[in-house]
Amino acid sequence: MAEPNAVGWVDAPPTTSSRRQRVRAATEEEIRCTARRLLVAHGPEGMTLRAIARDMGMTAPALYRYVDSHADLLVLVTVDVYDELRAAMEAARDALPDDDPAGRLLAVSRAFRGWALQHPPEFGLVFTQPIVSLLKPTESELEGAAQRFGLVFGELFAAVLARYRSPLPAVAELDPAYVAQLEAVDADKVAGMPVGARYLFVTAWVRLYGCVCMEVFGHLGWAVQDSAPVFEDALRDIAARMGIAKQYRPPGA
Amino acid sequence: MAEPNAVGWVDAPPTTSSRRQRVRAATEEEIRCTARRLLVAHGPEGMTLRAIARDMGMTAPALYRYVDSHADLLVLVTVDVYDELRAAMEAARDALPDDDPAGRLLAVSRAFRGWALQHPPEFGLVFTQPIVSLLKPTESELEGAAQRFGLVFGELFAAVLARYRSPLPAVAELDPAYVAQLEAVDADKVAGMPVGARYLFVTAWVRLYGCVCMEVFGHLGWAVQDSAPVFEDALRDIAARMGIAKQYRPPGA
DNA sequence: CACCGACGCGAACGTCGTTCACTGACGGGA
DNA sequence: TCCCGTCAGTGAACGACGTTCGCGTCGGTG
Repeated sequence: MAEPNAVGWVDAPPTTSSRRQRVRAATEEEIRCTARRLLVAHGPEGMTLRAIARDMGMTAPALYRYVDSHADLLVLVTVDVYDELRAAMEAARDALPDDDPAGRLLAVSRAFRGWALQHPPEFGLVFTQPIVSLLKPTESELEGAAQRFGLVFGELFAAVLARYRSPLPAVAELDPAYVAQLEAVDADKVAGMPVGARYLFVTAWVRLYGCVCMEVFGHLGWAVQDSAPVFEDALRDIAARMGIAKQYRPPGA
Repeated sequence: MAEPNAVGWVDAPPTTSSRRQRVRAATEEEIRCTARRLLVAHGPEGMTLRAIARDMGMTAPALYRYVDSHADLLVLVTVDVYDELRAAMEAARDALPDDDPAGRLLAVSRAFRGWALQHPPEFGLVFTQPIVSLLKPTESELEGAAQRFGLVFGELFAAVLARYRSPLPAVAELDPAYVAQLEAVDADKVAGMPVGARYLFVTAWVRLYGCVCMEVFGHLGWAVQDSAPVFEDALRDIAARMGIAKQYRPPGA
């Protein structure tokens, strides 16, 4: 996003990008933003190529200069949503001091839940893809976005375990087949955690995800009307498993 | 499903239903079955009114004699899927003796997971509805199906807790707001369990659901290729929380 | 200046959900 | 027996969708 300088011009970008490339990039972004806006306004089925084009003062076929197909556009938007969710979580994290990883982990978890509850359509789009095993080139971008998102949790998780010297579960207690797979995970995907920590991380993430998923999709309505206590209970239990039960604080700081 | 008898006739049904009503009911069921088949064959977007009608040798507008709208049809199919899933779980339950509720609970849980992994489109249809808060009359039927489904778990859960006199969490330890809501749940929705048991039930169900959801949607691929150990670990932990850690048995019986 | 490639448009195809007027058959009452 | 009302089913149509194609029309390049 080049900002106009004092004279009102826009600084010339590095010569690597011509003017053509710049306006093209701008249009690409406008497409993604418009799609994103339609998603939040009218749900996933409102995100049609024709509606996006209409909103931009264009016609639908023109969008095919920028997007391979409608499915392709969904991937683009999914990546954007991933990044926005991650930004919200990072903001919650950075609002707390660096030397309080436990508090930060709680804040990030609550930010994840809060964002999901405030953006059900986007959450559904990102976390409920049926079988999108498309070999498309954009898929790697999606995986990248998912990994960046997961790392916000992962790094904090690792920081907490290290800071409080949390007792890790004995590897011998776990299913060897499970351990073998956890050992095979790329270290950069899991912030260099030892196997016991990776196990704790997967367990915790599954719990958070399951909890938020049920809340967003209204599958807890039969039991509770306000599902916040269910989430907080899961959070406290995760803290206990990480050996930082004392560091748990209720949402009100 | 009336079966032809030895003479080849079909026994006359109770006179309460006229011939017209019978063929209508048959058509209704054919519609649901065809929709169901298209769902498993071509995914949710293959479940088109026109495709269903085509498959039945009819035209799409004719379906409107039986269904209010396409959304209505989705609800009908969802109810069917709920019932089929429940049947699979009940079959797994009844394969074990009545006096082994712990074994039955494990079997039912695994049946739930197995069915979900074998039927991803149906699972997605049932457990991932965005905001279907339609006040339609069919909604009550959906809630009924969901409740019948949940009761398979709930009754077994209650049976296990009673059988093994499981220690329930102290109500004083829980968030009062949480407890109050759990107390307000209809007793028939929760098999008459005390509040501590209801809490355990919600916790366990959220874990199972989260685990299966992530497996079905492929959100565990970054960590493990075979996610069975993740599920079994959750199962074992649930058993431990129920005070029946000793009753846990790995899948191979 | 002339060229060429990128961009956007309009028209079109086939699909979808949905509505409408119409037809035909079936069944109960005279 | 006939007869009429109810209801299943049809074909045409509307608007919207994703997608393809051919045509103009610019802007940057030689």
